[in-house]
Amino acid sequence: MAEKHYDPHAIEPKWQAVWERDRLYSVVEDDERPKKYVLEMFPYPSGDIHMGHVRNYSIGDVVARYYTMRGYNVLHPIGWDAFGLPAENAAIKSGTHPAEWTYANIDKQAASFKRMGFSYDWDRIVKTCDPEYYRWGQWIFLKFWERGLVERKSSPVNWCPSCKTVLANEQVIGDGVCWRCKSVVEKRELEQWFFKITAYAQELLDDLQKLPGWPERVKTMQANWIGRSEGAEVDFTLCDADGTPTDRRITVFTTRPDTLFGCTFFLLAPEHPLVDELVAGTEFEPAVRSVVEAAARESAIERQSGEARKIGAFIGRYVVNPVNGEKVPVWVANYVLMEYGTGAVMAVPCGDQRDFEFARQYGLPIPPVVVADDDALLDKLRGEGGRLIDDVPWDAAYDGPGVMVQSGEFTGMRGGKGSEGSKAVTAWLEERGLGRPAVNFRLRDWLISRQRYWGNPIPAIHCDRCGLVPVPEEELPVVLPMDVDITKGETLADHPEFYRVTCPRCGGAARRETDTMDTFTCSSWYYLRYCDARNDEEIFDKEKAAYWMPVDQYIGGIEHAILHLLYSRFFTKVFRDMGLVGFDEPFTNLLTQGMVKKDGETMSKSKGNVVAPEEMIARFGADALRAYILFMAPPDKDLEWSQEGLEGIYRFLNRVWRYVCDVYEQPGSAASGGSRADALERQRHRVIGKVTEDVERFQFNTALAAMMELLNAASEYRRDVPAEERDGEAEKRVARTLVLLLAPYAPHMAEELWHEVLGESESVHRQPWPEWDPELARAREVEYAVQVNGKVRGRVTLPADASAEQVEAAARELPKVAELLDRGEVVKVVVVPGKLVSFVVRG
RNA sequence: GCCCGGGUGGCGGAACUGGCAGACGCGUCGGUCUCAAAAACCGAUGGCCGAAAGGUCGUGCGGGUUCGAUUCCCGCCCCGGGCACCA
Repeated sequence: MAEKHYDPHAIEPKWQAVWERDRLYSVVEDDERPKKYVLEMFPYPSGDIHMGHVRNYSIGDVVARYYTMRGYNVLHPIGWDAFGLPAENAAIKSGTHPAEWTYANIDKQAASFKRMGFSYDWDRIVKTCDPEYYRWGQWIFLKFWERGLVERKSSPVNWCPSCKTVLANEQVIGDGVCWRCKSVVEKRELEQWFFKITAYAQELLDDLQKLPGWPERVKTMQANWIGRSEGAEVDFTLCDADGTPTDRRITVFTTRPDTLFGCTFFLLAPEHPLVDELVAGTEFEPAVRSVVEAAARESAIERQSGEARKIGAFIGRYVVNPVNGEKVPVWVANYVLMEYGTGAVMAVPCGDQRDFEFARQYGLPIPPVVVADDDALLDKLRGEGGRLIDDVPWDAAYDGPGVMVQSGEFTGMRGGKGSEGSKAVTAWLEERGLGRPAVNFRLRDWLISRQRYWGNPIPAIHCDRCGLVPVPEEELPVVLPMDVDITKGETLADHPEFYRVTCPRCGGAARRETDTMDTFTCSSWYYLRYCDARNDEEIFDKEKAAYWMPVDQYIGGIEHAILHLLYSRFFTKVFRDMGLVGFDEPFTNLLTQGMVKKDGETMSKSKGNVVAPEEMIARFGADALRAYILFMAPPDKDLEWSQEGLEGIYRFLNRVWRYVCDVYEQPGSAASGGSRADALERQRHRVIGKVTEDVERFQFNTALAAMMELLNAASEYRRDVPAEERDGEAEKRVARTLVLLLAPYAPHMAEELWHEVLGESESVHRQPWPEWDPELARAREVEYAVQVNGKVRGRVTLPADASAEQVEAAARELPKVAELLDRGEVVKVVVVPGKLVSFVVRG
């Protein structure tokens, strides 16, 4: 018989050892049972675990344990996203090698996860810094290369001066700062490696519709990030210095071809190569130069703040507007982005706020071409195809739908985004070879090279004769050398033993690529590796992946709404096209958990408000900590840490413990227990139903509340009814139910009670989920609220199957109600079955 | 500026599909036990008026629909997040 006293510090290590010895959570493919793949985003081995980890992995653990009890074959793996900059920073600070620091932290975190009692299949562990793992990342790189998805190109890239490396666009967040260190990033023109994620832009957007199990807000963020725009490309003819049209064309992208007649100037980005070419040696050069230089000096913040002053200069050339043959001046302007579209823009000041401001600033004409239906200008311009008016009495551009005016043969048509007029103008241009329908995306290619040491080496070789040469597949992995002294600021580029190679193609002297891959490449496919983690023949066995994938439930932080989740979707689609997997999307359902806060702020060392999970385990045990973090709030909301709340849950676990022990030591003795025992049994069924429903919609807080209610009711029954009148079997059913329902939340305590008090021999975590009968759960009697003119004036208790007439009659008999009804005329009676009666009285 | 979330007691949070607002927990107050304290147990606990019965107000603010609104509609305010010169 168990100790009467609940002692988490004795039972938790005991069961952790048993589970590990029995490999309780190790799984293999099994066609007899339906599978569930429950996955939490794997951690970065930063050191001690924090409350965010506790929350993330507790949620996943409850889900995994629940589905196991429901009879599913559940895959629930863990691993470490182990490459990355903090290891290098730690190395510089303390002199330990990044590898040493990383592996020590992994061991530390793994020990903490075991102390938390998480049900991981430890046989499938993955560490991305192991050559056995990263070699497949290199293999992926080669396969992407074969498929034309790898590109090395020069472009303006984001440079983090603090991390001393380039960053992908997704990794520049907020006001132009680095996602990791929050430093302001700089723009640099560099030659870098890219993955061509834009080749999948349309599909990444379309397939969001295949994800009903994802939060709307994540899908919206991704859709905005991809940023699809529909419109047209329009070719403008460049004139020579004398104003004579040449045969050179400059193409622009526009979403508003219907406004082409309102184009009164033409803009080039400061970085546009034509600027230099066209202006060199002319009288316009000094003014243009100063604009270009001013633009280059603008920081990311200034440029993105929207308040940056618009500046520009005429470059002395003209282009011909294809739709009306008009010559319009070409300007350089700082608000035109080289990275979007073609780096050239047709300016329509009446319809675009930026162009409007620019025109006003430099005194350029603003002829209206699309006017709102209620605009006074319409009276004057309706049906006017020519240019009657050259300015507008507006103080802002109008970009809404309206009537086309001063637009030649298109005058009178509906204008606006995607309008009839837009389509007509595009068709007209296409017939004459001057334009065509086009789609543009905001999404850019994924810059994957990093100028850092602690990462996966890019398997490529630079040969003076052969150019860029992939490392042959059979030479993988390109092993990251361990003898790089990071404390001296060394990288692979300082390591001749690493980069001096012979070219695999011509055998001549060549130089190995010394950049490493973005760590997000490591985390874009780890969920597939879990399906077959120990395979050293191939990336994973297709059959095994086909069995487990896709991930049925993915759980992680909202901060990856774009980054990791977009990259993983991209990898999955490429893998599908390679024939490795047979599905489009890796994560069927996604749960984004909220942050754990203290005093309204995120916990951080610098704020000194960190609550260490290990300390809480030491005081109250892992079970209490797990249950508490789930009880505090629904998982997707931020939660506020409070020590007192944890003590409350600890008390609850103690009460469960005592109740179960008491019931099994001294059960009631009556053969059948009468109405109170019936009511208790009814509640037991109801609570099982409630807890089941709540786990499935991730309302762990209300599931625990329901268990508390059951315990409260059972305790009152025990307190109020003497032993000889109590139904001992009913009490034992409640105790057993509580143990089973609590097993996913407090796995150690449940296991201890299951074995030592209930006397069972098989693990509680292998038991079927308790069954319930909705029929038995239904109440026999219902209390009706009786309202008169919307206010509750009395209550009646009636059998659950009472008819509306019976309910109304009973309500009318209440003295207070009768009195109120007598005061006037009853004009309406509403009976809501099982809930209330409402009388409407006039008079 | 645009797009998403969210505003409910002293606190964390409940409330199915429009049906008794505040489940459950914390805290607080009172009590039992104790020489005392802790623990445990019992009871009270949205505001205001009232000795009580009861009344009345109350889910960010202002309107509306309805017998009935935390829930639906319109207009605002505040907080959090995302995007932001994307043509």
